[in-house]
Amino acid sequence: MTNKLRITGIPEPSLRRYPVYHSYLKKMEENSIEYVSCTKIAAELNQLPIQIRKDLSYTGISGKPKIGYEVKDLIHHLEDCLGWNNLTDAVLVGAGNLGSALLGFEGFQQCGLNITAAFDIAPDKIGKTIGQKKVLNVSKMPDLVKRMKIKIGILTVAEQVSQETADLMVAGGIEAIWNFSPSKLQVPDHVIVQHENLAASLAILSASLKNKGRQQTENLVGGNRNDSKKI
Amino acid sequence: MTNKLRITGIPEPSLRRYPVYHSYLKKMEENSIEYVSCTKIAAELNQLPIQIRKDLSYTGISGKPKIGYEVKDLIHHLEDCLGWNNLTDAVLVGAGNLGSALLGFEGFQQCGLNITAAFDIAPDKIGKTIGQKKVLNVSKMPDLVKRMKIKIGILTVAEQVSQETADLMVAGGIEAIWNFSPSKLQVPDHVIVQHENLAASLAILSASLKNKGRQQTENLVGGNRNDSKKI
DNA sequence: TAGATTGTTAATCGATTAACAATC
DNA sequence: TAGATTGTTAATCGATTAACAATC
Repeated sequence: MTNKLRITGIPEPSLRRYPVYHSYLKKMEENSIEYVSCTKIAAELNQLPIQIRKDLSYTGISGKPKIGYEVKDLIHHLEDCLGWNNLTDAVLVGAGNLGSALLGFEGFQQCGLNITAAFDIAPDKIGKTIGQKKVLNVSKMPDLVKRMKIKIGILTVAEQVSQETADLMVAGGIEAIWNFSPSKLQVPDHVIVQHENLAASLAILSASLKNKGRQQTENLVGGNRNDSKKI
Repeated sequence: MTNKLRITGIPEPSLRRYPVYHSYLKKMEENSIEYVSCTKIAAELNQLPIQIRKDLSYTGISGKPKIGYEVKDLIHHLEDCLGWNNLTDAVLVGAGNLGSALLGFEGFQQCGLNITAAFDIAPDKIGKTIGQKKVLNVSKMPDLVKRMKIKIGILTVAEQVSQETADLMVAGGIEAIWNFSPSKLQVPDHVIVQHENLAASLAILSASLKNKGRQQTENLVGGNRNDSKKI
């Protein structure tokens, strides 16, 4: 088994495709399918087999010529690379509409993410239960984070308070912030920020619409190289 | 003025960065700043000047050596490429938490997007007003879309009904669907689908956290080439 | 065995970055 | 004028795709 690439790191574009493979393989697993080939996956997801094979090779998996990969094994390898093999606890701050949507989204379980608690500052939200999670006063967040050694913070507060909320998260020892606010955050170097950027997505959509013609844009999967990315 | 690149198309990575430039320039405009150089923008956004210059060159803008670009002119050129210079009408289907969050988000105005109406199937939502938009019965959507020649549909329904909702949109003549549901949509070739993929984002976050070390991941801006993209 | 598929090395392609002349 | 900045062409880098030997 070659896992030299596990050491050097996996290209970001490949990593972004992993969840699609993962969800497809999970469905196969449910249907008790034991083996799958790159050819099969590629046909199903409208990709080139070689890209699937390359992507999967980064996980260090080894398959059987003529047969393919063991579905369970492949899932395990993908989850290993993604850090999805164990549930990681997270907190969410900002129980507004967006926060509530995320709290209610059950798909996160599949992605190894477990939102343990939600926080807000508004008295009318504190005490409520959203998506089976209690909403607590945000003032209790840093302490709880510290006590439970929670590493991931999901930021769904209003733009005006996003920086101070991030500061609170950092104070509690949060190591990675999933930022759904439109603002750029200032955080120490050791804190990872993943910025969810709707405007960038909309840019692609509206530019494509304006130059309507050729292809269907697709963030992730879908789109061979032939579907040019120039818009 | 060279606009050969306006014809051939703009690379997707550049387009994704345009909204960040746009919002920064809008702030400058508010502060009555007339000119700006790539050096200045780069310093502010933590990018390389050459990348800014390259990106901006695709818009066909022409600047003045030693002075830079006229802010208003640059905004106009960016908006032109993005199709943000006029408000484009859109409808939103699915007035749940996520839909409500989007209905309430005022930033879309800056991005040339005007959500004219929202739709849902739940009786308790129909008739409500969310973010100053009336929620109507989804059965009225195709007709309204057709009558108002609306091109953009925002899909925020539950996974189970995403395909049928997309079908309704297509039936009404929608040309581009911004898909916030987790499912891949089957649509005719002439319909653009922009799939918002949270799992892909989470993949980067969790993989980075797992291999914690070097860099701060950032979807868009932030991150010179030196901050390796391998995770 | 024949043939499909893996695994790996090489070729291609496009985005990023560098270099530098032109310009005000 | 001197120097900062644009505009453009070239170099680099990394992801995607192709080619092909190994294998079951």
